[in-house]
Amino acid sequence: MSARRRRTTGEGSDAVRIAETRGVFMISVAAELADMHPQTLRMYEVRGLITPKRSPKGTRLYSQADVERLRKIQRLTTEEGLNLAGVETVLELEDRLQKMRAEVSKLRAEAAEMERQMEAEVERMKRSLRAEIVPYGAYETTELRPRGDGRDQTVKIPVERPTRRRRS
Amino acid sequence: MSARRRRTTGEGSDAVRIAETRGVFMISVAAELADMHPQTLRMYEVRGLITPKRSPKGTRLYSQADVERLRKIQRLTTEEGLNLAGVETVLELEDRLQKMRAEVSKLRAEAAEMERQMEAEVERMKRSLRAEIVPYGAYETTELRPRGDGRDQTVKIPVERPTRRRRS
DNA sequence: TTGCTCCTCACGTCACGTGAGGTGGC
DNA sequence: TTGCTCCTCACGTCACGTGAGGTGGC
Repeated sequence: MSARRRRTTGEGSDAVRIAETRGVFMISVAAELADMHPQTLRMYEVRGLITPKRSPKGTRLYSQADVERLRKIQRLTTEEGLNLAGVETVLELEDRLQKMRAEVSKLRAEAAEMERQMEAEVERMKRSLRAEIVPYGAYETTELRPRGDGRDQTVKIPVERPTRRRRS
Repeated sequence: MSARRRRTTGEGSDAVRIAETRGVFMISVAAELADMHPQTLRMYEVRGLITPKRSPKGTRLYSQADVERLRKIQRLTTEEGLNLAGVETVLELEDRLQKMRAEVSKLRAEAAEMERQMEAEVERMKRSLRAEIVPYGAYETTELRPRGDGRDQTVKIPVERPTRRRRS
């Protein structure tokens, strides 16, 4: 939860990992990491494409996430030839696409869970029903106590060898 | 189904409606409808942004759908300032977004239908179970015929006043 | 002092739109 | 003949990247 320094182990790297959104790179470093001219980064900020943090003295501080965004912009402009208006639009659309993908995953998971619960419920009722209509004489006493109003009632009956199906 | 001429009534217009994808406009008309220079349309075709049909003589023929695409391109370039690479990317992304939206709708509909069926099934079983455990003496004879192996069996019992709920 | 930061201004390049110019068939 | 179509070539404009130039604080 904390935005402070933290280490992550595994993932094949021993490097100290920095919280994604913490401003850590001065403009020259960020520019080199993104393979851009520092002046270009300043321009992108004016255009509203990127908003690095600032040190108390006013020095720009770029986060890991900022650098990744810059690399994405770099790819869109250099490789795909978009202008900055296009970059803006595309980043926004990709954001929405990402949210839609999450939505689809969520819906699929919910549907699967609902199906599971439905099967469990039906199974539960089947067992309940089966217990009601065991053959005469299978058990010593099967006491059915009727209720006056004749509405829903559940009667528990001791079952010797309950039929078990799959995982419930 | 047919791609041939057809009329549609209603929708507040008496105009003859043309199948969306049929090539009907010469370049000067399409250009005017899209508020573009004819030469620009030729350029877009070279760039692969639009592919009008051709008459046997080689004259470009733009469909209603082509014109709408042109207007969309017009909006993206003039109003939003994208270049053509951006337009290409954005149109492709919007296509995917549209498909995702359809996917989400479909999943939601499926989930609703599943829930409906589940409720119906549970209801059906409840009724079945309720019929089994009617109080003694409610009906003249309730004959339970046991089966030898004691496994699943369904026993149908005449019910005088079946409880009917909603549409099944 | 060196090397960074901040900023503004200016220029080169490239994409894009469009006009010109010449051709051909209803 | 007029007005459209087809095409290619060329030029003006604008966006963008980047270099220069001057400032200030570790």
